Amino acid sequence: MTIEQLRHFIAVAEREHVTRAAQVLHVTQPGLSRSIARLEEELGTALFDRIGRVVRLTAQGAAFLPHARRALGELEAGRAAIGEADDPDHGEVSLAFVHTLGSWLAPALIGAYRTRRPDVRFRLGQDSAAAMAGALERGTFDLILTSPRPEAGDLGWTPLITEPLLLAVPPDHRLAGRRRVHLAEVADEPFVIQRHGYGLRSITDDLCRAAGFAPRVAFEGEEVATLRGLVGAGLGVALLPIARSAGAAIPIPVPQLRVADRGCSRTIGLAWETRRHLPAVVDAFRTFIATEGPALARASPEIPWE
Amino acid sequence: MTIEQLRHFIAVAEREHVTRAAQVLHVTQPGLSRSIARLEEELGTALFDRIGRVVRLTAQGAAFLPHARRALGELEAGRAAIGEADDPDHGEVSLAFVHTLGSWLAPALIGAYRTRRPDVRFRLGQDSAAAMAGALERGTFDLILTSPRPEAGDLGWTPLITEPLLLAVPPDHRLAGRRRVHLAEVADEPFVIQRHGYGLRSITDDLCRAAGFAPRVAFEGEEVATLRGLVGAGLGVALLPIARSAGAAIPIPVPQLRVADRGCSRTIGLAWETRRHLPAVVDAFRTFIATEGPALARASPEIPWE
DNA sequence: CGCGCCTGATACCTCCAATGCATCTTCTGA
DNA sequence: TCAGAAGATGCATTGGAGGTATCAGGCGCG
Repeated sequence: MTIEQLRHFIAVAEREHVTRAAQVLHVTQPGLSRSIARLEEELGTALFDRIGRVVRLTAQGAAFLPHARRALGELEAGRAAIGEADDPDHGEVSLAFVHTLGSWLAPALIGAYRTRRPDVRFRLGQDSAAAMAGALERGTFDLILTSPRPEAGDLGWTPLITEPLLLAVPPDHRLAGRRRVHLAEVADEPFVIQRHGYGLRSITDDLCRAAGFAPRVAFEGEEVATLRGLVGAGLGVALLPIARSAGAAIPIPVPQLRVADRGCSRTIGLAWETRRHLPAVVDAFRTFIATEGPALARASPEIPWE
Repeated sequence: MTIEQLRHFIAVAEREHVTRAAQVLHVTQPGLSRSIARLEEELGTALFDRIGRVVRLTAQGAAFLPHARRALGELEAGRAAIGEADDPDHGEVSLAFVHTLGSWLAPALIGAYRTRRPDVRFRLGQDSAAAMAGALERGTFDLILTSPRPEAGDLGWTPLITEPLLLAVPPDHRLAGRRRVHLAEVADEPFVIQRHGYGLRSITDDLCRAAGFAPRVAFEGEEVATLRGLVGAGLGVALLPIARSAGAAIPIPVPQLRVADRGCSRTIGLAWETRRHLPAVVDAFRTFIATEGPALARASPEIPWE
């Protein structure tokens, strides 16, 4: 497969016409026909249906087209990135974060940074904590916001904020009026919990083990807002961070109690691959987060529930 | 530039060693050296620093590397997509939606679909309504959830739900107790509103014009939750959809009043590019949304405010 | 109904550029 | 200071991409 072949394929697909595409590409029609034929042979499938004199994408061709476009787009973006490699004011920062941080921390950090360097673009991604480290390793993302600190090797780490995990209980729960609880007091209760691979899951498992029990799982979910809603609906209890929102304070009807057990908190931080050279844009953002991040994180609004 | 060159570049960058990379690639060391040199010449920059006998990425090389990886990744994904082109149970659906739908509609639709076809992957994107049509045209996304219906040509459209737009007012506002209001009653009030290019912005502008005034803008934002928070903080009034959440009902303290004016609503729908062949995965999802979507959208929980 | 044109495919040929082999140069460590 | 390791360079070879000429098939028009 050649990059030229990809260009050829895209041009023909866009026009559904070999001769006209050949004119635009400044190649001859037979050459273009051959080029397409070679690509089809390599991919092992017809990319175009030749029905009479019309040329139309097959299902396979249609499936391949967007990927071909994106591949060329990446190369174009790569060229652009080279030009901006040592300019901290332009270019793209790719930042991934765990789902729980999407609504408050990431917007707060990015928003604050944009006032300084408004031309920096961001490519964002969201996934589970387990997926984060892999994303760094594969080079899909430059930086990740995650919790707890990944154990994979050669990762740099800047802690941003340590926030308590509170025990969310249904409003009519026997403990709902309490100020502080011990985890052992809910050892027999059903838990609403994140799936394996998510940060809060491993933390919850560890804390419960330290308290002398394994949590009985009533429901496994992904989003914290969902889990909190399920607790509110009476399905069980959960260890969840304080409710926050990028916008404004919104009271929620799910009581969240302080937990007396030691270490009932999570530390959120920024991680990056130390073996990699970070482009100037990324490094400038990383430095900003390391210095200003903790203050910004603390300033993010918490949602009271009473 | 050749795809082989990209592979060569990545292999050398990963190992910081030409000879070992050459062994892995099954080419000779001189050939690989030349290949890298050609790539550097084409890109007009050194990708590696040759300090003594060690080979290390330059800032430019480091900036180019992730793009090269992603380009190859796209080609790999393209090959996979061809294999899955007529299998509705595997492959990837790329779906973008306007910010206002990220928290409830998109998760509801995807969640419902996953119970049917659990192996279908989703690539998601969020942006403004104005950016949506462009994303379809450029082929970046297969499907978009947006409102109002885009005017760009050759788009297919399935309306999913028409929801009223309510007038959000601060809790201590003179109209806060009212059941119904006319827009003209707030003609002189400051508005909190989305930026230009967002769906609610154009709808609000149009409705106010129909009511005989142009809204005085106190604040321009993006996220509806933010706007609602600002209204709650007393900065102005806003035309906003009913508060919803994927999780559970959370009462909010911002009164939202029914508006008597005709057409004070927005229709959310699914759009796609009709000129494109949609792969079987995408088409199956589209069909599902067209048939089941309206019911799922109506079932999405609304958040009461009182 | 058949002729001619439009469009894409095929045959053949040429030429360039990518790769391999042999060799040179340079840096490092003993 | 010398030997070995590692990357660069010169030269020859070859494979494949693309050009020219031509063929084949479908559709419109007389």
